[in-house]
Amino acid sequence: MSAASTPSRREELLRIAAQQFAQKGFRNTTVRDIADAAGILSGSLYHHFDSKESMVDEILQTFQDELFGQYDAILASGDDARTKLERAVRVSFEAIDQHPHEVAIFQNDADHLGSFDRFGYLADRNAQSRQVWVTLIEEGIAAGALRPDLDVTLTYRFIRDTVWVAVRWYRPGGGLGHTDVADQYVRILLDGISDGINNA
Amino acid sequence: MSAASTPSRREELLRIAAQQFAQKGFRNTTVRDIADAAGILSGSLYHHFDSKESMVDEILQTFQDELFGQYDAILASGDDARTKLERAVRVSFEAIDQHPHEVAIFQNDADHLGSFDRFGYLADRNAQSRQVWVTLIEEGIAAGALRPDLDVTLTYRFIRDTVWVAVRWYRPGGGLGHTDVADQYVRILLDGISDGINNA
DNA sequence: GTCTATATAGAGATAGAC
DNA sequence: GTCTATCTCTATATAGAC
Repeated sequence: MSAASTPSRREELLRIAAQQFAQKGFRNTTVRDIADAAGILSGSLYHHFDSKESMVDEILQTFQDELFGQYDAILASGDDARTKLERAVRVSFEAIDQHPHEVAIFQNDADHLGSFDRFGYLADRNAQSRQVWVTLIEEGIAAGALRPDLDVTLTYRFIRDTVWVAVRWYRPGGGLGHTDVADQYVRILLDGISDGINNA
Repeated sequence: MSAASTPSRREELLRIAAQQFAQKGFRNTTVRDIADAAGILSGSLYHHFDSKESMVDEILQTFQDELFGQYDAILASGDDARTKLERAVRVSFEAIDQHPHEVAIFQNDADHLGSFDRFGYLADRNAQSRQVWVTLIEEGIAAGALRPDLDVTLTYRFIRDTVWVAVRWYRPGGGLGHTDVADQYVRILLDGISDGINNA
């Protein structure tokens, strides 16, 4: 949105497109689907955007700029290692809550879109995300907050996947808030589901 | 395969189709893609199958019959609750190792395919899967093996998602075997990544 | 079992009127 | 800013020859 004011027609159309892309996938969403949902005809969309690709491009870039700004702030903060990791998990669940369509598009279509030159930045963001999590995990181990025997790469994948895949079932405004889900996920991630002490 | 013997032409074509579907998604895979990969022309595929849908249908049903047979065997076993849960996780990683294409298709296309009458069994299998995991978790809590304060539904989603989403990065025959991945995932799932005792 | 040829439908995108 | 009309390409699927 243009700084929290009334959304422009362009922003409104992007919002509608994002919903369609998230629901049916990028390739599986037709320009006519988007136009129908917006109450106009398909040709009219081309007054606002060059192509279907331009729409998803703008959707993803806007979202990722915001998300990675938050990760950077966490990395740059003076919090202890465990707090940083928790904050990163919480920020991610908040993103799922506030931008579920964008997260879903990234989860479902990034691989496919990434094969085009225009979307080369998706691979960059992917590498950047890996760097963020790996840094947090390594800081955690160094600080004695995380188990020293952890396989860092595997743990990174575990965290990344468990967090983002929640977009498949989490529904904003449902019974469970994103902070509740984050609480429980952080607890399982850090302490496990086992009862008693099993950290041999 | 027809019992472990030489695969028939039909089975060979299904294998090729599964790979294409897994790589590009069902809708995004053309019958020409499949025919090209098989070294024949698109029209020739229709000698073996009615439609693209019939291909994915046969792929998914064959896979799920096998997988759920294994879950049923675990549920019916006399193992203790924790062992059953571990076995279910391990069987799932083994499925990712041995049938990565089938798992990927189910992960990526089940939602979309499930909206057609013909694929109504996908929703049934989904409900059955939920039943398997929820049963194992509840048995684990009742037996004192799992924390009594767990949110069963959330824990079910957590386990289901973390296990199956690994199909996105796990590569059979790579450096890490499926049993290694399962070992580490079971450890994180049960005991967490935190160092020391935090099970307050 | 595969190929040639083609019917039919749906997709993204464009030009110009309103 | 939207509509009318349409171009072009690509997709699934079919019929009949080899």
